Amino acid sequence: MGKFYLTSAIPYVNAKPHIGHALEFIQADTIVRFRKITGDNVFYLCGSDENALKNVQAAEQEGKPVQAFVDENAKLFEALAKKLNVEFDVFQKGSDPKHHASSQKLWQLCEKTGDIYKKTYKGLYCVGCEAFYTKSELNENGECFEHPGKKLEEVEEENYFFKLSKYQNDLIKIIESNEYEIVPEFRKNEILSFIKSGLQDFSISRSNTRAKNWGVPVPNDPTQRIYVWFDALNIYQSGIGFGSAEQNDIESYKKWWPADLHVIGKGIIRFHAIYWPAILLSAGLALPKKLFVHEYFTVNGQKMSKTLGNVIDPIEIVNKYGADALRYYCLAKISPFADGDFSEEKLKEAYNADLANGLGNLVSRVAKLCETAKFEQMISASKESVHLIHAEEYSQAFSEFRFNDATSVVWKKIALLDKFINDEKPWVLLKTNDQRLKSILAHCVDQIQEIAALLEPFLPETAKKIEEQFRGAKIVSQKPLFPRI
RNA sequence: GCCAGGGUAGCUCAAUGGUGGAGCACAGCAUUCAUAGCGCUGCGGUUGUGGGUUCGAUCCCCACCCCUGGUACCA
Repeated sequence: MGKFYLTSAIPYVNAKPHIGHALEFIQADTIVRFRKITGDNVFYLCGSDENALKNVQAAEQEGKPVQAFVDENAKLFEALAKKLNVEFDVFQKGSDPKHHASSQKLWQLCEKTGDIYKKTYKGLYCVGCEAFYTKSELNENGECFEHPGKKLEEVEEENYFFKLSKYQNDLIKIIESNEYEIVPEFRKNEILSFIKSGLQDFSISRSNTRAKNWGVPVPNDPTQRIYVWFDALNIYQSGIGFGSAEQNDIESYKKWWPADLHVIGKGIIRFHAIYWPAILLSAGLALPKKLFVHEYFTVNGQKMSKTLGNVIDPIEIVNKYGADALRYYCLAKISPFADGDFSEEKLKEAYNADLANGLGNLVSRVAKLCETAKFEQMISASKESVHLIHAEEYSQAFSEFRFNDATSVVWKKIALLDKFINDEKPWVLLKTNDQRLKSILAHCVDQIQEIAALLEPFLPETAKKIEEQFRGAKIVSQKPLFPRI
């Protein structure tokens, strides 16, 4: 069992988190918990992308200083994670001076290789997207699709460019051979065909004026700021000490890098699958091992958008149904490799059917049976560590990010135990004082404990409650875990 | 336009060249330890449309329609 360094995507903090962010946190966290159970030494990093121009604009709109604004919003993301029982080992902020220094170091390494050069760039620039567009990418009014009504600016300036084209063949080799593995397969193929169509160098700096003096300064050029993606990706490194001269940072970086897994949404795959490994190759640093790309949530079959007004606030959902209810929905009720639909109706359905009637009810009935029978269990040590090893199907599903399949293994066990109880009728044996009662209850308790252990990566709060309820020699019934709604 | 994937029961998804499966929802039966629950049974589909190959296609081929993603700096 080795070290396992996992990251989830660093969100823009120009707005509060929505349910898509919750999905990613939950997926990442369930992997973290699973790896821990298998004995890995796990480190989980998240952070906030604070150097984007979008943040400056959003702060201006609210009339707040940029730093105060990003600090405030970053806290909302941390609060969401906490609410979902997702624990980061580090939350690395992009505005942190330590991160700035680290990103400058990365820049200098690429520069030393000769992969950074100056070039005049002219193009149509959308301030909203903070991106250049070609005419073919714009709508009939010459505006970008994200920000209709917003005129694009003709911008010409001298920027620094990164020699991405140089790494085309290396990238193909690395991705095809799975040295850097992209999951799922169709995303890998998509990226490969994109690379094979020919890579162009991309701009990695902005003028100070355009960047509004926000972001990481380019080393030795006070007129330019580093383009946000170049530094944002480096949060994965700066958060574990890259570029610092302090001894504990040096050790930390050595210990954790490279990342074993980046968890991201499909919208930012190119940066992670192409730019990032190219930058690392240029800098002479180790490559991450794997990239897991999840899809998005739709809401009642529609895309989530501010204009539609159907953005779901995960905090509200958790307040109403509990963290484990949302975790369950995100993990069990959608495919990790396709857009999933969210609606409160569907959440309620899953809650009642699987959590209340399934898991919760089973725990209640076994607890009550034990209580009434005055059953006392033999306490044996280190029971739960044995359980996972026998759950081949479960582990296999986990290692392939098929969280829904992994949960269904557990729910099959639940159904099996329900049927077992129906068949054995312990409540009848209770009245006749039958000798078999004890062994039947022992089996039930053992199964409940196993279910709780398997549930830990998905529903940590619930797993803990069950584990505590069934830990002692005597078992008593308690309040329902998931009251029906 | 081009490339990739998909269109199967009300919903979410399996499956196979040979009389279409599961879970949820819904209904009935049985039961009472449990959160009106668990279990059992049932309801439910000319497998996107039109052709073709075949003794036989949902699965193979062709055309068309629809959906999703990609097509360079965008969660």
